[in-house]
Amino acid sequence: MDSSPSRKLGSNVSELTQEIQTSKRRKVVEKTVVRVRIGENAGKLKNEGPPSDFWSWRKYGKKPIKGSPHPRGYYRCSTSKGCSAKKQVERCRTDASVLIITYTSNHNHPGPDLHESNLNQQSKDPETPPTGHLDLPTTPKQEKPEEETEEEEHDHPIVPSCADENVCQGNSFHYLQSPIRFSQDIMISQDDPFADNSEKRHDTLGIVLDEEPISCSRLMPFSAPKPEENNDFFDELEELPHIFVFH
DNA sequence: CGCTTTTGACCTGCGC
DNA sequence: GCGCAGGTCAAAAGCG
Repeated sequence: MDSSPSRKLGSNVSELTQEIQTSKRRKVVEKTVVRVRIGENAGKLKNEGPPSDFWSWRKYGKKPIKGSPHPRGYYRCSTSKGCSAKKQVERCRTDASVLIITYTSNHNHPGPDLHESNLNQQSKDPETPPTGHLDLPTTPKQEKPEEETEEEEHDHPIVPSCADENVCQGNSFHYLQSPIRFSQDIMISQDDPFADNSEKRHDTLGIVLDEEPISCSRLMPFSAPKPEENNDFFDELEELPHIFVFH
């Protein structure tokens, strides 16, 4: 039920994060890889938070990956019954503080209503930075302590990519897979995180993470469409109401 | 009671 | 064709 790759790659926006990944062991699959740095919390936190996005994910499998000390968790979207959206969560084998979330397939349903939650979040978290507009209300389910201690995401919401938004447009509605709070540790990779040169890549990312407070525009691929800029990102946000159909 | 997580088994794809 | 490894299924157990 996944949409065909060709359908998904219709827009330039997706190029940054949407990748047609030729897996060594699997057919060509489209994946959105997101790296999330969980920093020193890695391996310590037990209740840091849900997987990030506002969708509800249900774990349906776990597998040790050859060459990696950390198992990979398989999640399926439970927000909607027929949703085929999936994601794989694992730790970077070279740096346990980095989570690699790979999104596959797409949500075939609109996202949950964030309106109220957002309002609450904002009122509750005055410290939330301007870019925090996308604060994601974690669903009760997500609030559930994910104490995998090893492979779960912990505290940072993930920003997959607007690539899927395109997909959605290709379908019948708009949505953002995870319009979340932007944390300074979010990274979106367009490359195979497990490429042979993963270490090099990580080094590069590390530089960004360590030396830059990472701005949203930097992290969000969809902030790029228009060179004009800074407002772009917010422009995108302004579209959220349409995407989520606030009541 | 309903939903999620856990975990072993099974299935499938790819490389040799 | 075989073996390996990733991905998925499904039953059991746990939790709110």
